[in-house]
Amino acid sequence: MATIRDVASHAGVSTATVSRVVSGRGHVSLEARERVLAAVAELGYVPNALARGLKTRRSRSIGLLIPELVDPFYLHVAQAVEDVASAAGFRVILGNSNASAERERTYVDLMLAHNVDGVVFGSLKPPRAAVRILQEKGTPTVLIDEPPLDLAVDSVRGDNVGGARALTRHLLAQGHRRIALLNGLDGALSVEERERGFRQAMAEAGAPVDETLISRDPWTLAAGERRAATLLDIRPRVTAIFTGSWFLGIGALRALEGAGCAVPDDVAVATFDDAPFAESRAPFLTAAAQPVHEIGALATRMLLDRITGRECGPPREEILPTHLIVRASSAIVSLPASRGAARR
Amino acid sequence: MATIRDVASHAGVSTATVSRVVSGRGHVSLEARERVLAAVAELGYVPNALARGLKTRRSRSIGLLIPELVDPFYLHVAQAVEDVASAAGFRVILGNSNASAERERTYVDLMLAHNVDGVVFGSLKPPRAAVRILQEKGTPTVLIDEPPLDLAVDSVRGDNVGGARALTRHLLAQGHRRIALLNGLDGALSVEERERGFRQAMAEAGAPVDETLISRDPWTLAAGERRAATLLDIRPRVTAIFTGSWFLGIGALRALEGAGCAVPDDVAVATFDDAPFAESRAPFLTAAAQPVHEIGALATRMLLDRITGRECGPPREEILPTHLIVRASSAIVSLPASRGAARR
DNA sequence: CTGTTAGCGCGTTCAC
DNA sequence: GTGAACGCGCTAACAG
Repeated sequence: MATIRDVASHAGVSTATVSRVVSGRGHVSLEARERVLAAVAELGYVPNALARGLKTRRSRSIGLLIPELVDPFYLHVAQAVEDVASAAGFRVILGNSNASAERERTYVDLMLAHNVDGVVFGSLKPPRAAVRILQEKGTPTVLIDEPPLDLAVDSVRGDNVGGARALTRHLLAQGHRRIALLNGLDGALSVEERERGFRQAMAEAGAPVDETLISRDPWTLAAGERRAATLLDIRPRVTAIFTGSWFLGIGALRALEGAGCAVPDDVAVATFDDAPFAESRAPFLTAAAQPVHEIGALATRMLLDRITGRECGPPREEILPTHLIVRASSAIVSLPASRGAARR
Repeated sequence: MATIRDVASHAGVSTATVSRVVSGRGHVSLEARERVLAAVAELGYVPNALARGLKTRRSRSIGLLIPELVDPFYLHVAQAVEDVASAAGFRVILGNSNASAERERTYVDLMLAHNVDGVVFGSLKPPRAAVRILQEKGTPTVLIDEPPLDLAVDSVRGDNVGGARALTRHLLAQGHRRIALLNGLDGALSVEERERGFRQAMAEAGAPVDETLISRDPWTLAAGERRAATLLDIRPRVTAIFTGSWFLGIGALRALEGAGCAVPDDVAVATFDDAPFAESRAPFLTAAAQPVHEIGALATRMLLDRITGRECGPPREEILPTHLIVRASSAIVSLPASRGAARR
């Protein structure tokens, strides 16, 4: 690993000159610059960002902290953050908090330890403690999907009230009056705001809100499925379900399918959030599913084993089995069979 | 930002003792340890990972370089990498290469600059140049979805040949003989292997392979849609399409829908790779779509403006409009008859 | 325009 | 068991 000193001696100049050439600050004679650049190329010199960060107290990296990467909402947020940050020459350190306040705290410490210049912070609960720490250290922070709290901090979110109202109005326009709201857990602003939008639209239409049809569950597919299943036992039965997140919506669809309810003929469904491939109305795809999680996990374990020296044999080439899942896109017959192939 | 010296003077010991306590190496008297820990807690001391990395030459962070985060395959790989790495106390630096070899190179340099201890490297083309650099620097690397190349390096991938064969056999078992293969671009091992599996299964069944039905396109939804649309003009028409990736599969479904083809009655579809919400057979979800990309991009821009000092006014609270998308889950009108019948 | 020097915050000898 | 001193690789301040 060539250092700035190697380059300097190679080019017959001082380290300061190399630094000036590499960082583009300060004036250097054309000739010296040439020699430095040649030495850089020859030695494959890459400036050590750690040392640079230690000196400049800026790391040109930002932290991205989100509750759940596979949630389509956060996935696309993450993609965009990475795009914009890398275009601006910033690295992104990824943190998946699993919606745990404790992990949020841990990650904030880790990111501070790495001297991140700022943090994009997505959370399902107002992350007061974590944000306060960031503030104390003077690290700029932008909150996603949460209000600025009592602390002064930037925030960005979608129009929850308006979106929920539009969705509810749409359902009302379809003639529905008995509408259930499957929402996320208490404490999240988005949850409150979506409920508010729902109630506003219902009130405007003079439709009664049956409080027993409003529920709060984690933003997960399983929770949506469970809740929707119990919901269907309530009489008179709902004619429409409004779900507060994409996973809840998919879960509800699954429950309806399990209960033999036609959608939208028996029960209509509408959800907050969209996913990139939600558009097709086609029956679902037969697939050869790769063990995606295992692939990532194994790769990382292998890497860590190399890093720690636990593994030092010849290179390994691991090939993991693929799993065939037959669905309606290719099999006219086997409707129930495909359900067995539940994913992890 | 408290440093090790602050803690040391606060606890009345030397920095070396603090270091020993914090890193857990070396023996320290119980009393000194207590005092140090108290000082750490009081000052909110977080060891500076940069300085530590500079000294130890290890950063406890790994790079994750993938072509496309929103691809369900890489998404789940990324999730798993983050899980495993963070459980082992390693940070993950995310890089989205957009399948560009140039960006891969850039990212490798960035990761080297950050002294990553290793790299999990997913690529759509053998990333020879980039891997060679990593090897030269002695940075452990694990390749995802590519073979070890001529360089000695670990690799992990799914069983492409076996999966493709199973998928093709399934289609053959459904009575299909005239099967198209919509595959990815040349040069990727996964593409070659999937084609090989396809050909093997066809040969075993004595089914002829029509070379005009085999195509190579980027792994994108748009490419899949375009290619499937032109494919449908070929006579005799195919009765089944095997797509090499999830996005190609969804694109094909969309083209079939556009052409008024019933799936699977007119044309069956089966794809490599699965996505987490592919399971439902229900009609698709009406949604209030948030501007996910804009949210992430705006948040990052706001953050960078704070970091660079371009913005120093009071906190901003941005709320972006939501977009209602009406689909079949709530609108009885727009269901093509052919489709509704396919469902029970 | 360029070189010398002094730390950034930490881990690590090597004395005590 | 503990502290003083050095250096990781780099940039910034100051000379020259």
